[in-house]
Amino acid sequence: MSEISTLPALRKRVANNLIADAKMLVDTYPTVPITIDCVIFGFEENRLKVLLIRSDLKHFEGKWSLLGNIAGDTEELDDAAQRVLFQRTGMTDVFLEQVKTFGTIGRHPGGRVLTIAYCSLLNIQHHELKIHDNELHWHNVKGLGNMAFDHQIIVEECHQWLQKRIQEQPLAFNLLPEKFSLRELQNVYEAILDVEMDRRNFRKKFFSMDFLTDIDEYEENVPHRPGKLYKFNFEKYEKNKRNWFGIDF
Amino acid sequence: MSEISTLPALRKRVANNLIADAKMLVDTYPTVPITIDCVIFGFEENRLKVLLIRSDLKHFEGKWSLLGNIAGDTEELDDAAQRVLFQRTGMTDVFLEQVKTFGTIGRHPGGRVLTIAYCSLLNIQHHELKIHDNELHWHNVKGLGNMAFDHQIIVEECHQWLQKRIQEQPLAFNLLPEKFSLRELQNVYEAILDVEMDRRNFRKKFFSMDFLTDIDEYEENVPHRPGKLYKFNFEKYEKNKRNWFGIDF
DNA sequence: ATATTTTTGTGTATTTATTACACAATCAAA
DNA sequence: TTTGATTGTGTAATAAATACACAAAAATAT
Repeated sequence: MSEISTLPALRKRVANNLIADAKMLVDTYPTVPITIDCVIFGFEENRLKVLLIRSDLKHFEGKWSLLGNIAGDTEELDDAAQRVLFQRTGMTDVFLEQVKTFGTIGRHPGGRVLTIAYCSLLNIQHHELKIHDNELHWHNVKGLGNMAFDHQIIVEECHQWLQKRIQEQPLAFNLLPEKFSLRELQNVYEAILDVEMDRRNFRKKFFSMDFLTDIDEYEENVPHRPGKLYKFNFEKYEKNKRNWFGIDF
Repeated sequence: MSEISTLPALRKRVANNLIADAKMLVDTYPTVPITIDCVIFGFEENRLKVLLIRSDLKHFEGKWSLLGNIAGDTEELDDAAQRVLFQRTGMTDVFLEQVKTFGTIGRHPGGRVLTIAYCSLLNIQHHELKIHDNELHWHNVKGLGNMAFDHQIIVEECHQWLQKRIQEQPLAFNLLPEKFSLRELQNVYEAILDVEMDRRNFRKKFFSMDFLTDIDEYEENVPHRPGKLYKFNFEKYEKNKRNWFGIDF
């Protein structure tokens, strides 16, 4: 507390009471190790999935862990996230968004470590895993439990973040193949939001939004009447997207 | 990159290929100074305001800065935010929320420094500033420009965060006195969202939400017909709040 | 006192969005 | 050819959003 505001360098000021040497000031700052954890969501078999590896640490032996690694001290955070994801999976060109920083004392058995959670959604079919170290693979988000570190909390918060995001932005399409049926789209929403929806109203809603392109193809190899396939028309979405606005709570 | 994945401690594993000594591992991690920046929004004279101080650094002489300070390396992040706010303003019991971590290389003239932005909204009348160091005072959010560090970007992102939040949660009431008129409430929304709204529809909306208590008092000292005053009924809100749900983009 | 100014408070008609709900058509598999 | 599973479609009822105008209350100026 008061120690923090009375560090020597903070008192060493020039005549007009300003600190002249910013480097010297920063040298007096305590420092903390920073890691990145990637929370990569996917969708398969009508379930929301997340990519996990086995923890490297004896302390968490057998427990599952997010795709994490240290952030370089001369590396942009967003770049670090891309690198960590690449190191763990071999994937490139994945859109990652920062969600939150977790820093609870005691979250890491090796001492104080902050971790910055980055989140992404991707199509499991479109991104083959090129690395399989640490038993990297997809897990159902439902029913995870007892993960390494505070990773269970991180996954939960990222899932909540995703639930909000998917209602405000057309992210669901990232989880689907290029061509998808409306049932598949609905399954994404139902899986992520953990609700059931009326099929007719769901269709009405999306058709009225008017950015699905009917490509006049049908599902194949389904044991029932095949559904029509659609593509997400990004241009049409961009053109017509409305600045959402509505007080609602 | 590869240096990061080949640090000695990462290779020093026990027989089953797990890392036994977590502390030793973490000791090999690069570390970074962490600061907290508090973005405190208020509302006065129908304008959205933010609390700023003059930067301490010669490098930013004359520029305005957020309420920031270092985060202790053995301190919870949320506690650090409370402490920084207290050190800068004397305020306690303020609800702060983490918004985002900013870490661009070069954002601090003293070297790599990460900062975690925390945000709060408060009623300017209810929190007298007990400290006035560094010319602490309220500034209009509109028309800030050319602040110290990357603080202009941080304020902008927090403002966007606020614009979303205020439409989903009853945060506007934090900015108002306990008793307020509907016009004041509308002013909060108009100022934060930077839009104009129809008075009749705005009232209808809030009355239908049904958590404003009519306290049968009226504005005083206004040069026109005084408006009725209301209180926000927190209990009623909690009881009736609906889990907002609606795909909309 | 009276008129003027400013702002409050209210209602209705129109449009748009949400919800609830049922049945015929298609394909695969038996 | 029958069965099972799933697709595709429409309408009526309700709820929410929008657009819009005028009288009443208080303060101020004359």
